[in-house]
Amino acid sequence: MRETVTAKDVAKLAGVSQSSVSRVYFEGASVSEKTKKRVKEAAEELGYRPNVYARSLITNQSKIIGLVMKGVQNPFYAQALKRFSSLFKKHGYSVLFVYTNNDEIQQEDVETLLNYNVAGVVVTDATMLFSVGEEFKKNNIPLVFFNRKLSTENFYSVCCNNIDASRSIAKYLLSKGASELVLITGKVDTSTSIEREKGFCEVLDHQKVPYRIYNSDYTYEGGYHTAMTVLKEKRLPSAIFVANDIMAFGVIDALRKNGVRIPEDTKIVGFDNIDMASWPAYELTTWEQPIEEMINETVDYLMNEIASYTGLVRDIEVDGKFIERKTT
Amino acid sequence: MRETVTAKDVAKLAGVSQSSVSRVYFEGASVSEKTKKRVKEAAEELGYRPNVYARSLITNQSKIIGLVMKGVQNPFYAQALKRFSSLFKKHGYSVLFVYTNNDEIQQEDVETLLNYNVAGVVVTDATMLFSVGEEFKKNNIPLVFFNRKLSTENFYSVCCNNIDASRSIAKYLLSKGASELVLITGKVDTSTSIEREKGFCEVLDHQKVPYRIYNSDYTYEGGYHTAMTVLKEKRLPSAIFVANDIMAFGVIDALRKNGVRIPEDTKIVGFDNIDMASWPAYELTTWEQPIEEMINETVDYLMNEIASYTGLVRDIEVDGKFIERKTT
DNA sequence: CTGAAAGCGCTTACAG
DNA sequence: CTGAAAGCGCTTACAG
Repeated sequence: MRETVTAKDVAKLAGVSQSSVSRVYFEGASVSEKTKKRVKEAAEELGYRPNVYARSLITNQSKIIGLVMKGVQNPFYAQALKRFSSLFKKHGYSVLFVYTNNDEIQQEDVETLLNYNVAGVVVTDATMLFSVGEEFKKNNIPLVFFNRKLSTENFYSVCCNNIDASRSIAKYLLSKGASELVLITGKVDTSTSIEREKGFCEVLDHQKVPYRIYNSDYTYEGGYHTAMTVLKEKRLPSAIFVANDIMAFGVIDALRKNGVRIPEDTKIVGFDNIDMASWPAYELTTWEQPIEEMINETVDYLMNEIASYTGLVRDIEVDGKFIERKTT
Repeated sequence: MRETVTAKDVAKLAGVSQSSVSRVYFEGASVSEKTKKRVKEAAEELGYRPNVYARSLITNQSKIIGLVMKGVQNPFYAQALKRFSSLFKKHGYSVLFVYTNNDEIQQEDVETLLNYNVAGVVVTDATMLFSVGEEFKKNNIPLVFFNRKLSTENFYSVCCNNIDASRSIAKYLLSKGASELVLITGKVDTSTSIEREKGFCEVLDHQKVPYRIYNSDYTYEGGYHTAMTVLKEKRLPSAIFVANDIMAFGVIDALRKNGVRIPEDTKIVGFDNIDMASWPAYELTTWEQPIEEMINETVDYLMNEIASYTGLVRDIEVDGKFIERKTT
C-alpha cells in the first residue's frame, strides 16, 4: 500500500497543531521560525509530502500548465518543448503534455485541460474552435498561441514578425538577381504560412517580378514532393522561398537528386533556423525565429495572468534575423 | 471567478442524492439506467465536470503517467513522445512531461512525480539513483526504463536487442569485405552504447579483425567532431559503425566535407532508423529499432501493473531489423 | 439500486 | 503566531 504520512502525523510528532504544519508548507502563511524548524524536522523524519490533490481541491488552483503540441517531429517544436519545460519548472509549474493529432484541438483534450484545472495553457501549432477558447476564458484560464495566431483577434499570441521577415527575404533574393521565383507554402490555413506568403508576394508584386506559388504542408516529405512538381515544369525558378526549414531540406534533397546545383542553378531560403540548418549537408540560408524571446514572452504573459487575471489579448510579434549560408 | 458546478448541484436538479450523481461518474458503481439518464441530463444542463482533485484525494490514485525525457531533440525520442502520448490517451491517462537536463533524474523531478502520485512512470533516456527507484517501489508505482537498462537488475526495462543487432552489423560489414573498422560509441555510460559496443566487438575479436573505438555522445555534433578526429589519423577505416543515426549524419557530413566518398572510400552504418535515415541526403544503412513494439510492451506492462501491482522486474528485448541503404 | 453520513488531507476564517 | 473547527467535492461503507 502506498504509505501516506499526513500533516496530522507530522503535527503529532512536532507537538504542534495540524494547522501549523499546513502553514509551514503554504507560501505566505505566518509561522514562527521555531515551529517551522520543529515541523520541518518532524516532516523529514516521517517523509512527509503535502498532498497536492487536497491542496488543489481547496485552493481551486493547480501548478500545472497545459502544453498542446502537434508537430513534435519538427525540431523547432522539440526545441520549444524543451525550453518551455525548463522554464515552467523554474517557475514551479509542471507540464501536462497534450499531443493532438489533429489541426484542431479536440474536445477530449480540452476536457483534460479543464479537468486538471490547469493554471494556463500554451498551444503551439494547432487551432481551436472559438467556443473552446471561450471555455478557458470563462474559467479565467490564460491561454496563449505560440507561433500561431487566430484570425479572430480574441486571444493572446506570440509569433515572429513573419510579414517583415518574408519581405526581407524577397528583397534579399531580388538583390541577388533572382528574376523568377517560387514560393512553397506551409499548411495553407496556418497563420504563419499565410503571413509569410503575404510579405513575400507583396514585395514581388510591387516590383512586378513574376512568381509561382505551390502549396505544401510544412513537412520534409511535403517539401520533397512539391519540389518534384516544380521540377516537372519547364523553367527552373532562379530562387525558391520555402516556408520552413524542414520542408526546405526536402526541397534541396529533391533538387540535388535531379542534378540541380544549389545555389548555382537555383537559390533556396528557408525559415526557422533550426539546428539542422547549419549542418554541412544543407548550410541553409534562412530566417532565424527568435525562439528564446518568443518563449520568454509567452511564459511571462502566462505568469502575470496567473498572478492576476486580466484577460489581456494581444498579438505579440518578435523580430528575428536573416542568416545567410550557402544555399543562396 | 471560475464557475464551479458540483455533484450537489446536479443532484438537486436531477432530484437524486449526491451519492447517486457520484455513482454515475464512477466506473463500476451501480446505478439504474433511469437515474443515470436523469443525472446526465442535469449535468449537461449545468455543465458539470467531476473534480479530479477531490476524486484523487479519496481514491489515492491518479490518471497521470509521468514521462521522463531528456533527448527530445533526437527524432527517435520525439517519435516516442508522440506515440506514448497517443497511446496513454487511448487508455485514459494524461501525461505529465518531465524534462530532465541531466543524465540522472533529479530529486526535484522525483518529488513532482511523487506529489502527483502518478499511476506509473516511463523513463526514456536518463538514469536514476537506486534509492530513487526504491521510492517508487515503496509507493507501488510501476516504472519502466525505455531504451535504457540499469545495471542493477531491479527494474523493468524495454529495449531493442542491442547485442544481437550489433553482432549482425559486424557480420554484415565483414561480409562486405571490411578489413579495418571503427566504432563510434554513444554516451559511454549508457546501456545502449555499452551493448552495441559489446556485440560489435565480440564478432570482430572472434574473427581477429582489427578495429578502433572512439567514444562520442549520441549527438550530431559529437558524430561530426569524432569523425574529424578519425580523419586526422592516417588510415581511413573501411567501415564505421556509428551507435545511432543522428550521430551517423554528423559523421557522414564531416567525411563528405573532407572529400571522403561513401560508401566507396568507407562504409557507414547507423542505428535507430529514424525517418531522416531514408532522406536522400543520407540514405543511411542502419538497424531499425522496433519502436512501435517497444512502446506497446512498455504501455502494456504499465497498464497491467496499474490494474494490479506485482512489482515484476524483467529486461525485455525486442528484435529489430537491418535496413540496407546506400551508405554501405 | 439508493440515500445519509463519514472521511480523504488539506486551507482558512475565527478567536485568542 | 497558534489552535480548533468548518469545509473543499468527492468516494464509499452502511442500511434499507
